Amino acid sequence: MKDLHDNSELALYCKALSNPVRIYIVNYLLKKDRCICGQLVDELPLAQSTVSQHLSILKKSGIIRGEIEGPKTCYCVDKNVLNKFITLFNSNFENVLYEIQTDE
Amino acid sequence: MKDLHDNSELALYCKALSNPVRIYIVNYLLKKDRCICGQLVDELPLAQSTVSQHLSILKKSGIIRGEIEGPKTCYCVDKNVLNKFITLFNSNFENVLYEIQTDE
DNA sequence: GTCTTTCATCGTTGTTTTACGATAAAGGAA
DNA sequence: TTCCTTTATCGTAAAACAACGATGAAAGAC
Repeated sequence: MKDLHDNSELALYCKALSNPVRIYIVNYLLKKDRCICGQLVDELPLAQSTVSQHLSILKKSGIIRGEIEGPKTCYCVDKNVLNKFITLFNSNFENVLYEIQTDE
Repeated sequence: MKDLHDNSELALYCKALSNPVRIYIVNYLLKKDRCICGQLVDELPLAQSTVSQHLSILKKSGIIRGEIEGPKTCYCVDKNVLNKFITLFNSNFENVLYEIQTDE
């Protein structure tokens, strides 16, 4: 049985995605491959500072990366990290997935 | 492209698992099948009221259920709900999983 | 050089989270 | 009935989150 601390990493990734705006941003980046902060500000009903803050939280989790390009910052998903999250998530629940629920 | 609101449900499930204690509780329940609050209090370095609060948050998300049995409350994972979460999660990222990272 | 664009960061506000101890309710045991 | 066990809930405090406007830095345009 894993101890408490072993769940910290998975919990941190889940926390990064615990807000619909951040899931939207990750999906948007997956679709567009890369984009700058301003594009997201146009897409979202939020102030620029708020979007920047969400980007910062995602960046801190490792799920996205940002590269400064002149005055702009170009963001993209770090698929290695995202895959790590997905793998952690699924291996945590590997015995649950597709198990048949019989008591109902 | 999904809009912001479409991510709310996945975000809520992620939030339920955004704390290592709650992941521990879910895993413990998956392993033991069912247990009462007091067992978890013995396992965890937390006050009874704190454990009860985490159980309440998980219950509110639907991932676990609790049945009152006399003075005790017996908790178990609702695998239908957990499967729904897992399915939502994986379908959100279905195009990512196992994609090869080429730029590094 | 000055202006403009782009974005991160600061400071603030209100809300939520996480933890605790204390209390109360509910049911079984004596 | 009177205890004891079990657990939910209340009240509280500290920290974190989510939002905003304002400011400042950095680089390209003029």
